[in-house]
Amino acid sequence: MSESQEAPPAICKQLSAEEINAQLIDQGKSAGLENLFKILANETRLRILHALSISGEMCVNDLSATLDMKNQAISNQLQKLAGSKVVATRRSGVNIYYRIVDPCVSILLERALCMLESSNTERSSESQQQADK
Amino acid sequence: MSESQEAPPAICKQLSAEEINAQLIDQGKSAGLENLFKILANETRLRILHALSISGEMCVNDLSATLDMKNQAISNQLQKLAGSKVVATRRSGVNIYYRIVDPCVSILLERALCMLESSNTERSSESQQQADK
DNA sequence: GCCATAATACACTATTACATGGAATAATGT
DNA sequence: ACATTATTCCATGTAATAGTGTATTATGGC
Repeated sequence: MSESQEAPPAICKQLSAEEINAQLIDQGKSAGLENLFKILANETRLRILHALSISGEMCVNDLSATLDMKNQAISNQLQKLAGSKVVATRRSGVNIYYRIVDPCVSILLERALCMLESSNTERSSESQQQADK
Repeated sequence: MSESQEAPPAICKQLSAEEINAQLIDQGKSAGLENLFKILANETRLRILHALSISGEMCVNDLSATLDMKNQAISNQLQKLAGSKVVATRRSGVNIYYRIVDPCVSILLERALCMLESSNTERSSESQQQADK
């Protein structure tokens, strides 16, 4: 490791292992985060959530027609979403209407979409701006 | 389960299928979102990103020691993160230092963590507050 | 050039996830 | 009660994923 004159990035903080370890995300939180993102990491569920956020509530049949998929496929994902308390249900006769429970989900989706757009508009100038902190 | 007097949720918007279809997320965006969330939906990658956001930059060896995992496992996930342009590299001698490129990633992580915390503090009073929009 | 270390590439395995088809359950109308 | 429709349950095949072990590449010290 010689040292050399490569310009070190301005972002380098050089913390000790102990300092880093002390701040490390704990198992519970990282597992929770993984679970949350897993729920969102599926095109079918994303489209379901997006449709629900637009229409307010929809039943399985509506969704399968709208997204052009089988009823079972939609139901599968709705079960998963309901299991994670992302959506809730209301029964009306033979129909079961699903709706988004936590508005934060919609917000997170919008923010992620926004991030995607900006990364497309990606300027290659690598100005190393601090995030914030 | 007699039909009837269940109070319908106030969130019902009742849009027609055409109206919904017109606003539906397009394939490209939903696929992009899925990809972004897939990247985040892994405990190892989350811990890597968190460690990087704390320390600024780390090499594979640092990370494998900090997270107590094999070098290959860390490298695997770093390749995936680099492939998605989430992290970038800098070589210094034999070491290759990784850093987070887009500060929005850290922000998204924080926001998701915040959401998790609030859903733990979950008040069961189901006040249906509109997200926004 | 030779060796040690850091990082990666490759092949392999175990696990998970998703859509599908068919059957079962629930609610409604006749 | 029976048929019909909406939804869910279950078993299956397929694909993707993550970690491991081994081999390979790259850099620097000797």
